[in-house]
Formats: sequence, C-alpha cells, structure tokens
Amino acid sequence: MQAGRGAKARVLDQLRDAIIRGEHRPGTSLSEGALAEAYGTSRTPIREAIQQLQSEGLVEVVPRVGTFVRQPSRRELTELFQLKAVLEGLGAQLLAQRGLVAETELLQANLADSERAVAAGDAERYAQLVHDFHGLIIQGADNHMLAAQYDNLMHKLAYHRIVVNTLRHPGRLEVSLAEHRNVLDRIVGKDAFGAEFAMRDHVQSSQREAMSNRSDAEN
Amino acid sequence: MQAGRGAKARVLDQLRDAIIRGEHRPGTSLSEGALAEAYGTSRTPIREAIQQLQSEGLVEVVPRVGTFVRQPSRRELTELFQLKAVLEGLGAQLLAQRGLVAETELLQANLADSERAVAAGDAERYAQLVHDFHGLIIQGADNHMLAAQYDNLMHKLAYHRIVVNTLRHPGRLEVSLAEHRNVLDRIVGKDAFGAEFAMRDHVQSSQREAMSNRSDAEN
DNA sequence: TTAACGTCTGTTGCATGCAAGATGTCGTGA
DNA sequence: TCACGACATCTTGCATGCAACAGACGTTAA
Repeated sequence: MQAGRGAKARVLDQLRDAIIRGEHRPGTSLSEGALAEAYGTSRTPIREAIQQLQSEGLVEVVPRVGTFVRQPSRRELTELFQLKAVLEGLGAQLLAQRGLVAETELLQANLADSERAVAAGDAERYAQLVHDFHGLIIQGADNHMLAAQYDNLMHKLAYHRIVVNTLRHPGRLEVSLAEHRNVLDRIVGKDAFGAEFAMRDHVQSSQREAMSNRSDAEN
Repeated sequence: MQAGRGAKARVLDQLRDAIIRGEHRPGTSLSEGALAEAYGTSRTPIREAIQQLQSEGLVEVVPRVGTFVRQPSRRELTELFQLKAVLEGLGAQLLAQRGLVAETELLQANLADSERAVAAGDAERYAQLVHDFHGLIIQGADNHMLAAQYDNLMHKLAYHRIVVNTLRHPGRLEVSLAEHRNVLDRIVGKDAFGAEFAMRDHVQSSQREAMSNRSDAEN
C-alpha cells in the first residue's frame, strides 16, 4: 500500500525497531502471514526484511517451522562487548590521528551538556548523550567500513535499554562522564594509543556495569 | 531444481564464489532473470541471494536499473585492512589468554609446514597455509561474534588473490613466516598484549605489501 | 545536422498461488 | 490411563505473473 522508499525498507526499519524496543519479546514467533497483514503488504517484503534481520542476528528462521525473536545469551553479550571495545578503540585511535575536526568540536559540546545532565541527575538525558558520544567517535573516525560494522553490532543488542539500566547504578553517571572526559582529552591531545585504550577501558567498565544486573525485568 | 540445503543457500555460495574468483568482473551487470536461468531456479532465490550479497558489499542494486558487481576502492581496501588488524588482533589476544588449546597445536603444525613450503619456495602452498593460519587464530579465539564479523569482512575482498599476489614479492615469504612465528610465540607465551600487537603489525605489514602493487592485472 | 520526442525493451519491486514439511491435536486401541 | 497414529493446520520455500520505472534507440521535425 503506502510505500515511502520501498516496502521492504519500511518493514525492515519498523520491525527492527519493534524488536529492539521489546515490542516482540524474545522467543516470540513471527509469522510472515501475520506480519504481512499487520504491515499491509504481501509476504514478499516481509520475507526480505526478516532475512536481513536474521543476518543481523535479531531473529532466527527455522525452516518450515517459524521465525523467532532471538534472545542474546550472556556469552553472546560478552562477545559483543569485546568486539565493541576493539571497534570503538579503533574509532578513537583513528579520530585522534585525524586531529581537530568537526566531530571533536561536537564531542566537546557533548561533554559540556553531559556535565549539566549529570549535575542535574538527569539520567535519561545523559543516556542519550552517551549514545551520541559513542556515535560521534565512530563517525569522526571517518572509516565507512568501521561505521557499518559498528551499526551492525549495535543492532544486535537492545543497547540503549542496557545503557539506561546501567546508568541507574549509583555513582555510575559520574564515573562514565569522567571516562568520557579521559577519552576525549587523549583524542584532542593526538595520543592515538592512549585514546584507543582509554576507550577500551571505558567499554569494559560499562560492560561490567551492564552485566552485573542481568536479571532485569525483561530477562 | 536440485536443492541440496535450499536453493537460496546454494545460489548464494556459488554466486559469491564466482564474484570473488573474478568470474563476474566488477561493473558487470547481473540480471536476476539471466541468473535464474543459469542456476535453474526462479527469480526468488536469486533475489534473496543478491540481497545478501548486497549487505555484504559485493554487489550494488540500483532500483529498477540493475545490480552490478562492486569494485572495492583503494580507500575501502585501506579501511578493510584497518578493521582486519583490530579483529585479528583481538583474536590473537583472546587466544593467548586461553592458553594451550587444540588450535595452538594446529598453529605449531601450520608453522612447521610453512617452513617447509618457504624452503621449497612453494608460494601457492604457503598462501593456503597463510589462510589457514589466520583462520586458526580467529577460530581459536572462541568468539562466535568475532568469527562471524571476520568472515563477513573477508567476503568483501578477494583476499586470497591479494595474498597470492603479495607473496610474489621477493623476500615476502620469509618476512611473513617470521611474523607468523613471532605471533605464535607470544600466544604460547600467554603474552596477550604482545600477541595482539604482533598480529596487528603483521597485518599492517601485509597491507603495505598488498597495496604497493595495486595495478595488477584485474584492476 | 541536430535536438526533441515517443516507443520499446529490459530491469527490479511486489503480489499471489502452490508445494513440502513440521507440529499439535484428536481419536483409537490396548 | 497411556501410547500411538492419522489428520488438520500452520509454517516457510519457491515459482510465476503483473506493474512501475529507467534507459536506449529510432523517428520526426526544425
């Protein structure tokens, strides 16, 4: 019916978002026919979107049985954080090598905003700023392949939700902010090696926080 | 017609292989109809395989115009090697942390074979051993996500051809072998940090060699 | 000669129908 | 009560037909 920029792309975005937001709980069965009716298209664009989501690891298609929303195991979460650490570390390294560019300015502004959010205790606002901070690092690295792999990785876990939960821990906001400041200082100081490992340490720190309360509501 | 484990999977593997082997030259148009006839199926499995290849970056689909084999630019090649360095670095780091496992034994055997191949000047054989060496590092890291991302990365470039060409450079075999030896020594020495950076150095060294003669026959 | 226009072919995007297989259910027998 | 088997139903896999659009090519008019 309504297209936009192609039915497949529309279904893909909306369905992925619905899964990440927990609208389809892990283990839930996703029937192509039902989705086709829900999205007002035929099964064809649904199938194409589902296969993309399968390659992203969000759903699992069992031939002739059904497709199910996947729940990342604790082990997979560990693996994802290990990859996130080296990818974002590479981003920080490359950005430091580039010197002062537009993204470094934006990162400075991001940190200023973050300080205000932390001072006000606004965890929701800070979560968004954290998301932007990491995105700016990757974007500033100016490596399209890295950005693509990073996006693919971030799609795999409901990362925003994890961060929001993490930031509820007392004192986490302040520690996180200090780590961000440390990373950016080394980037503007053109200390590529230092920036990379500051970023890695930060990711590992965030991983410890995220995986300590893995018995959350939705799990 | 003949299925195997699904027409889509069969088409995907064969078509990807054909592209990587240069059977379809970059810029070539891939018509769904023609491929359907060639592979003896309908357009549906062809379309599914093509979309997968598009997400892997091997082809580009222009809506209502055609799908074309993509040619990685020099910049993309640089980006790919940067990613390869950190991913394989992570693999070496994780393998070093694991201590002695089956893969370390296989790597030792691989190096012994490599020494014989280098002594005999058998570049073709050594190229295969190089491929196995890097694969064993990733496999031994015991991180499924890393392995998946790595495979995805390696699909994007005709990596084996590049290595074969690289190994034609005089003295390259010996240098490469010494670097492999260095990496494995640090892995068995449980020097995770050293292993990671030895691996990175090796990849960068290989990148320099690969990108110095980029005016090869097929480009 | 050249530029503009209409047509015609080739391409992908999507809808739909049919086939193959897996799973749950209900009935039947012991 | 329990085990087992046939069947009904639901699922995805694939084939096919039609529509929309881009681009090439020939035609025509200036």
